[in-house]
Amino acid sequence: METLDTVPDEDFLRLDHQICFSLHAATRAFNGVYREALKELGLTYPQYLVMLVLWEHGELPVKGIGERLRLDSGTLSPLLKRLEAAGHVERRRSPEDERSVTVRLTADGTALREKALAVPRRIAAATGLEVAEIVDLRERLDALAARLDAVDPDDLGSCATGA
Amino acid sequence: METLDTVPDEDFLRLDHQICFSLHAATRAFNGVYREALKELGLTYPQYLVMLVLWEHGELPVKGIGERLRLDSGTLSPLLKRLEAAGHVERRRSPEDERSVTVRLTADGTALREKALAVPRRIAAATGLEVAEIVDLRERLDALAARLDAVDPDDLGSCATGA
DNA sequence: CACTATTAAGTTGTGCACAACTCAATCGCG
DNA sequence: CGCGATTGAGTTGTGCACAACTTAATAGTG
Repeated sequence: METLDTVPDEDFLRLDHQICFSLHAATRAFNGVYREALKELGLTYPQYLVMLVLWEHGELPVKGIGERLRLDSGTLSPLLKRLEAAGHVERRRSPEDERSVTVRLTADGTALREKALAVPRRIAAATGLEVAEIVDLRERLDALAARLDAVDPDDLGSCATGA
Repeated sequence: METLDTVPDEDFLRLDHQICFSLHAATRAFNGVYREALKELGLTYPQYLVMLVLWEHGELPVKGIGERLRLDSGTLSPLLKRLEAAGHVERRRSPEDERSVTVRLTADGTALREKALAVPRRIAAATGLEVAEIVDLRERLDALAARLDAVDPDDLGSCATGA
């Protein structure tokens, strides 16, 4: 089997070009298709991800949403404000812990779920993949992300110097 | 085999949640690792992608870069200005066609390639994947992106209404 | 109890993605 | 040739991602 060590630096840079680009392109292609499909719902793709989490849990603190989507408050705060302005969610300080803000679906936000049900099936159909393939791809991506998340930053700092 | 039609809407929304999130998370995990590795080069991940293209072609019009990375001038113009300010590239109007701007590597930008050679190998090692797996994943992502890019927007517009 | 450390959310600043637009250069057709 | 259509860059505005920071509330320790 061809291992990493047998590939020269030059080819590696080309390979890197390709995998970087592929992941980047696939994400943006997904984004583009979702953008179109979600237009009628008045949601962006990240807003849709937040709504998916809320449809599953009904009510969550900002922190809980952030943990599930790996987004920090710097991203979520303005996004949630926009969802609130659109009437999809309510935000209120938790009585038990005044630091925490609970995000809850409004009737409007709950109703939006019905409209959203048709979206993923169309998208999946557009990919031309079977359920098993989708699940497989998902598992590979999750494994990849887990590996990358576990990387010690100190192991990469010296990349640039080739040390 | 389980086909798309046998999965109820409810499960589909959950499945969607997962594949959306997985792709999103994998991209951001990749971004995070690259951000760290590229810090010493003074490049962001998208800037690195542009440099990869330039290292391969030496000199390209803005349009050529955009075609290869599927980015428009709205994204590239400011990004290229920053690369120019950093001294990595030069931009000049093409003499043959005054509309076109040619982007060319400076000596500094060319030299940066040597430093960059070590980066992808480290990243690949961090993923824990063999070359064959990387290539396979890349092919799947490319196929997925191609499928999604080919989707007719009109086929998605009616998603929301379930028509 | 007082005081420090930690935690949750929000703010600010930078950079990317993309839609919609402007402007100038070029093309192409009558 | 003249003139409308197209093309290539660039600008503007919105939204997301993330680092660094602020603020207020809570937890933990002596």
